[in-house]
Amino acid sequence: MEKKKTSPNISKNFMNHNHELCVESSLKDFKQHFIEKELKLTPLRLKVFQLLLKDHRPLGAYQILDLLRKDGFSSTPPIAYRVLDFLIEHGFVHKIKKLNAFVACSHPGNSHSPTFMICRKCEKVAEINEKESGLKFNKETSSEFKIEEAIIEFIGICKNCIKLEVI
Amino acid sequence: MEKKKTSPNISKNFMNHNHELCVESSLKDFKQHFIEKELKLTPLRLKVFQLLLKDHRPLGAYQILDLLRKDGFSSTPPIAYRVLDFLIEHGFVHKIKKLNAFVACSHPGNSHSPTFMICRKCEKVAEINEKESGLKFNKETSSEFKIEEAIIEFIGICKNCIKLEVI
DNA sequence: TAAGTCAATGTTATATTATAACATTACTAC
DNA sequence: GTAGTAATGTTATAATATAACATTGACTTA
Repeated sequence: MEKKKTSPNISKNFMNHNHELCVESSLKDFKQHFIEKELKLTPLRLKVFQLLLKDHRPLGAYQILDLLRKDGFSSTPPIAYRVLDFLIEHGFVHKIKKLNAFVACSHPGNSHSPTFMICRKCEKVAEINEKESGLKFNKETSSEFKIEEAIIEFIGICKNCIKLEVI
Repeated sequence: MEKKKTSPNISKNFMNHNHELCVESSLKDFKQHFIEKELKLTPLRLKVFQLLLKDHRPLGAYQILDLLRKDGFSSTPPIAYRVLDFLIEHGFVHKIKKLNAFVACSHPGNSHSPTFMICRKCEKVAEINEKESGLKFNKETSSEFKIEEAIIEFIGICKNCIKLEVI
């Protein structure tokens, strides 16, 4: 079977895909980064990341706490927020401001300023990196303000949900 | 005196400027839009907008409530949130997600998807519109996802604060 | 191996941001 | 003047997040 290198698969998260493979690959990456960066991969950190890999839908901190509780973990707010802070700090997770919720990062390891597309219908989220988004701002802006961090979130409707609406 | 039409004055909010004139002009615009759209300009709505015009710094809802209290207005949370919702709905105010805070709109009346620049040093905020920002995302992205709303916030350091740092 | 250290997790309490639900007021239209 | 309605007032509580301190457990090192 030939491996196709098509244009960046921006909307994979919204469409049917082999999600088992998707999770497996993300998890492998995740673990590899812990090794490379000499971070401590604890059961709690792994668990939270796995929860966030479930289905490309962001989870709120208190949703995560509920899920942790079900799995026998301690589940007071600081537990979730601390692990999330850690995972965010090391680029494994992002916070979606629009939703006050958290998603697993799709491009871990790369320092990047992610752009999100958030489907208001299926509530899934896709992350695209700077190259994929094609986002550019003009020189003038740059000379006026030194940008250190960017929050870019597009809310709308995904390819799959558009398709379903038309039917 | 000649009126110069220079390139968009993106960073005015960050620099010294005639702020009295700035406020006066915003306020005039504000009132004009109420007339044109046949909205009811109540003391509370006017007051909240004036508070937000103070100095290009966003205010949190509870800060606004404190200020309202000092001015003899009622000041329980729904008071602020309702007025803010109204002002946002009609394009007079925006919420800065990064700060959970609110700013007066610089381009009222135009339906637009604003981009914000937030200085982490002086905490002032400037709003730039789509044209000024030069933000573009590529065709492919557009075909994959129908964007209805965008949240774009740049955090960094403004021209004025850079200048002060260097000294 | 006992004592010290430190990162991670556990716990209690509370801060911050936001909304639901219902009551009152005050203006408009008839 | 009263019915209808938009705006404001009030009480209570939901949802999100952090501060501060306690405990655990793995690792070090003497």
